[in-house]
Amino acid sequence: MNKFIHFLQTFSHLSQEAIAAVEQKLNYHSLPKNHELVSDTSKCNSIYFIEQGVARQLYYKESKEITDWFGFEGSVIGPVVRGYQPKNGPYSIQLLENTKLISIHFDDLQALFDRFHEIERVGRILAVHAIVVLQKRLDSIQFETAAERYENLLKEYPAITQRVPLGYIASYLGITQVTLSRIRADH
Amino acid sequence: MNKFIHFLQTFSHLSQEAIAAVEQKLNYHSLPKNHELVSDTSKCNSIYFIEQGVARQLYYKESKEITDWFGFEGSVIGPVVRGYQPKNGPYSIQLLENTKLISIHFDDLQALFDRFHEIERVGRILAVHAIVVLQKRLDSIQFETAAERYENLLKEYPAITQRVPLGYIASYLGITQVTLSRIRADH
DNA sequence: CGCCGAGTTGAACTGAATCAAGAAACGTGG
DNA sequence: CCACGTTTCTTGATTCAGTTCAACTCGGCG
Repeated sequence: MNKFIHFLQTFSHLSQEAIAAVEQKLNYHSLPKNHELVSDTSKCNSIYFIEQGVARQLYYKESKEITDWFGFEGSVIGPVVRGYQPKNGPYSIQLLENTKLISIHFDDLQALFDRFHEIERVGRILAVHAIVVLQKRLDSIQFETAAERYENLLKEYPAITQRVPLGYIASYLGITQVTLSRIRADH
Repeated sequence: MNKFIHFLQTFSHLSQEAIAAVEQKLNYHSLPKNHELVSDTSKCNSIYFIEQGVARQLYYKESKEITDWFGFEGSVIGPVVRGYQPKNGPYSIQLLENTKLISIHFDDLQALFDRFHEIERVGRILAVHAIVVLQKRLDSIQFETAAERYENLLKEYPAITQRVPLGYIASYLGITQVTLSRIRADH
């Protein structure tokens, strides 16, 4: 069974007809470590579901690299948010391991929203989930110390340190590499 | 013309039929300054559109009051986000002026989503807009100094200092009242 | 072998919090 | 309409988490 379809179904039930329509529009990719999935906002017009591997979304702020998001297996990555904010510089999505992805083009998604009320519903519920995730991240940046944020990240993704370089994790947590290194030293 | 319906239409077109169905479910309120609109998450099951006035959403974190959001005329306020996070303590919505509101109950909204694909669509687009707003706020907390955040808030709502006490603004910006006072002193 | 990126460690600095005490504004009752 | 108490705002001194700059270590790879 297609894992992406299964992922969508966890948000709201889909009919066989809707599932078949989605499946027709999916694209499958198997790409090597360090592949640059997207190199610029203007060119990115798909969302990606990660079947296997890790991807990292990043952008540049005053010529410094900011890691915005990690995508692990079973989650979605793509310019859902920053795509709407053109003032931000170009960003990209990099693969940190050999990765299997399933993508769907925005135009196809829009057409599916038009055709199927039930798919529009999944889209709405997904957006609300994203709101909750973002709100949690906002709270964590606003109220938790750097050490607490790191602890919580480890709770959620215990293997992250084996899969993602320290500097990327630090940037995701909104701190410098140096600070994260010190946090780890105080085991 | 109902301002709330007009607000919804800015996100996606609605048929006369859908508009009529929404209008049937709206409730109108005219409430005084300092009224406690909602006093606990568990009891709040509506979203509120502000026709006139200012409302403020807040919750308690370690017995300190956190101002989460301001609702000015033309915008929506309600437990859209924190309602999904029961671990947060009770929160409430207070009116900072005499305020005219239009509310709709979650159950009614859900029923409208079921009946009208086009309303579900407005719901999805609204959720995506909320994502963009939250992402901007996250960026501002993560990268801007307290002074920059205050500057930007003033740009967006020049009259806010006349309508909202300093302490609430500070809490919304994620800083203390003391710090905001100092920022203002350095004109 | 020597270089290079990733991570660690030290010293100095800074933005904002905290604690604490005043000053100004506000509202409620006499 | 004034007097008093309470809330709101300002200002000063101190502390702290995290940044910056810089030097150094370690492992891998051409």
